[in-house]
Amino acid sequence: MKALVDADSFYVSCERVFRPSLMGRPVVVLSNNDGCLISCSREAKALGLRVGQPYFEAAGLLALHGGEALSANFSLYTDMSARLMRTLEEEVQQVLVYSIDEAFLEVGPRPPGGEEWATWACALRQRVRRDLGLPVTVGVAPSHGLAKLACEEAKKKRTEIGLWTDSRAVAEALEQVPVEAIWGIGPRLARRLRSAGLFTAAQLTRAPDDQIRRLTSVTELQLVWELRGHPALDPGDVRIPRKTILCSRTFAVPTRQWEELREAVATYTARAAERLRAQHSEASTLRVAIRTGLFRSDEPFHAEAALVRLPIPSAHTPTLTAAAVRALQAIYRPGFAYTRAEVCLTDLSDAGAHPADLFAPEAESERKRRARLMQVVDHLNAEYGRDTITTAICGRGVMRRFRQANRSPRYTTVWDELPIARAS
DNA sequence: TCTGGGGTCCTAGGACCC
DNA sequence: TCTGGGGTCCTAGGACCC
Repeated sequence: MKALVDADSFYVSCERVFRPSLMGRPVVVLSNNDGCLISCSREAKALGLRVGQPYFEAAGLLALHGGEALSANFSLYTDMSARLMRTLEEEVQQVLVYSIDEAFLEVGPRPPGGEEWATWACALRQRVRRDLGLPVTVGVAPSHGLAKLACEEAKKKRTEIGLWTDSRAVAEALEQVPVEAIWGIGPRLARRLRSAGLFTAAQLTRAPDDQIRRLTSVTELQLVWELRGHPALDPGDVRIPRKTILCSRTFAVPTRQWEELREAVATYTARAAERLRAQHSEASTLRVAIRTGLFRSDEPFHAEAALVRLPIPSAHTPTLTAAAVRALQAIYRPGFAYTRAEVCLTDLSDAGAHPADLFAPEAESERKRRARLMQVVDHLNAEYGRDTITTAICGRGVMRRFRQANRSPRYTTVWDELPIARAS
């Protein structure tokens, strides 16, 4: 059996842990630059607000109903997520972290401890609530896809626990699930399936494999097997290194300046390289993309990307930065108001997997020297805070600032911002 | 008149998720 | 005026090879 533990309105719930006065009110968390809604409390959803919606559309309604909009505080959310996952790992042997707010638990055919599934799931919820103050929903089923559906049904019905452990009950439940509600079926695929006469998850499980394959790809066919109760998406138990590492930002203020754009690209390259080294990889290809705003009809539009191949895979920030700046030079056009830049590292391989350059014997010691340098830089930045050491080309951080009108303290990761409890 | 039949690799773009 | 930032996988089509 698989259990999915999914936090309810995760970012909003993290904020509520430290500010209980946010309970019971419409609360939303905003993306960087306070642009879009990225998390909505149940009360906010009841007002019709949706994740992805631009904030300026939602602000009025929210204020009218005594709600609150908070700027994103990712230091807090990633730390709370790590705590949640550690708690789950204490409960079961195998935990697959699927995203910042959900994880699959491998739980065997019977509930641990010889209890009923309901008892076990309830105790798990209570432990997370007690230890972390976070509300979670638990879905249990024979496959990941079904556990996800069970969890979503439970959220919709507010039962907090969804048990799809009995095959007859599962078959019945699937009759009520429209195809677009299935995990992995988006609006496009749903339309295609409906026009072929497939409207519910149950119909999908009864359709022949070759019909599904004709209509969609192998991914969706595997999904249908999952719905039939045969685990097909088995993602394994190891943490798989990423295949691409991307860092992109929308600027707080659009820029036309080469120097500012270069500063942004260098900064994102450094950030991506840091993550590259954290997973012990090197990159062979680097892509830089820039574009102007998507929603301005009074400004000319320009969007372009350039790919650079490195002669030798690297995780050395100065090397990657030089390549990124070269790429930027090829696509930058003066006069456009750029709002966003992106740096993407691909063709990743294990660090040191490539043999040293036979024709340059000094290269090996140089490679080691650079690796040590990066180690020291990463260590200092981890110890004393991000950007303690940067390359000079990253500037003094004009391009690092966000518009954040209402960010909460980083309660769990910065000494100066710890919450203080007073005995009354 | 009549012009093969396999492969591989790479990239862009589509679709999806949180 | 005001619209995140990450990821994954798959497919089609082009370039190239013999």
